[in-house]
Amino acid sequence: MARVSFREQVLQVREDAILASVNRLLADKGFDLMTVDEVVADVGIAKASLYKHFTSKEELAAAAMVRVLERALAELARLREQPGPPTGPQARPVDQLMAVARWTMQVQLAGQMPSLPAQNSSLRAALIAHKVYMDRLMQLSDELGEWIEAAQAAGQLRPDLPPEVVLYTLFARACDPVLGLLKAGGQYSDEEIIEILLLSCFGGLATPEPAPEAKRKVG
Amino acid sequence: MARVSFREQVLQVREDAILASVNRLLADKGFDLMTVDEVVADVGIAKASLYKHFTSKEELAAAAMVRVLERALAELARLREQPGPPTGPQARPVDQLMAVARWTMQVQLAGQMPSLPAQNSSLRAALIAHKVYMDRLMQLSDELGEWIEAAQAAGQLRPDLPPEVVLYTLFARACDPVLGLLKAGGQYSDEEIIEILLLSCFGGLATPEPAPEAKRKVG
DNA sequence: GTCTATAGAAAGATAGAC
DNA sequence: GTCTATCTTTCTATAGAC
Repeated sequence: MARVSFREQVLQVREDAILASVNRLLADKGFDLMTVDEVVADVGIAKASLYKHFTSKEELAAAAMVRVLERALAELARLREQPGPPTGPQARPVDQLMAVARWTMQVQLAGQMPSLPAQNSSLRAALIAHKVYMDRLMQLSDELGEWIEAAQAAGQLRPDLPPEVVLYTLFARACDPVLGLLKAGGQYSDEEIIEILLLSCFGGLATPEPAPEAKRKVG
Repeated sequence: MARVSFREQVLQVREDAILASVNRLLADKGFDLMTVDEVVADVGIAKASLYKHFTSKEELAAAAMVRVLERALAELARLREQPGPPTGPQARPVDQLMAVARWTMQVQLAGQMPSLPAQNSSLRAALIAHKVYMDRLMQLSDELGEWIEAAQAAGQLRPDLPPEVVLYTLFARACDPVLGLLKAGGQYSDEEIIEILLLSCFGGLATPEPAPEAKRKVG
């Protein structure tokens, strides 16, 4: 059993190396432009060997996405245990959501956020049929959904935005092209980019409206 | 001269038909997944004929993008001439920006916003080298930039957001995947989707902070 | 300029030896 | 399981007749 476990461990390490390359290539070029030949050249193995581990290019991308989703779930767990900054006011639910957005942007700026085509493609069908991927995606959505509802119940998110919209927006900001444009501009540090985009995402582009009581609340 | 003009007109019509198909296919599948065979099948011409009009697939996409950019420029001109709604308060610069965002979202929901890969691709280099495309893009950026600066000077946009960021964000919202997700959900009408996303984009996800003097900054 | 037919290249996937 | 070598398909682009 020890020998088998060792062998499995070696395989696991190799698969991790493969997925690391896939992850980086997906972040750099996207699924359609990433070729299996590039992957195997990057890992340093033969193409046939890769196909012993993953049965198709779609499966490869799905595995990379699962890895990212699991990292995101781990980050959520981390944020739950360490809720607030040591100094400053107590962490609110909306701060947790901002921390998640901050993390996704950091991952993207580090070139480690695989970007899948939002459009119709062979990949979409493969992902929807991929049980593990869908499971992790649902779990992440559920956990974020709870935070969103908590934040909304606490009056920290706009009550007129459906929770759905907040969730989708958080996912979308994880692969927002604005990050890449600002980074290409070279005018801001990664930290500045993240703080600017957090402000524009949660605070909005426009100047906040006058105080709520001047707005004559409808509810 | 009349005959030549007529012939040219026929060609123009055909090229317009081609670009309309390209536009729709780009919106539906994106550049990488769109094939020239699909385009010619959709238009009803032979592939070789298409290559008499456009020298490459990249040129085809660039022409479609130019068409969209020119429509956007026309929309800006229209908004300039007809600045405000007949009823209600006077139109402000930020209202113009919101009207532009609304227009781009309408185009996207109508399936007429070609989406190009933000990533590295053969298309990027072709577009950067495409003089007409770059010209229209610069013109649109300049015109929007003026509105952004006017809105910021009037205190209607967050002063701590660089104008650059506002511009990029407007471009990015034109191909925001959130629109497609909400439309796929089927729970909201196109108009509702647009108003919700305008609110989240300009107003932000979070509840507006209390008036600045009541904020008692922590720092 | 439009067509049919095809060249040429790239990429996903596999056969078979070791 | 890993390799080399190859198959098969798909797609961009073009040749050549009309």
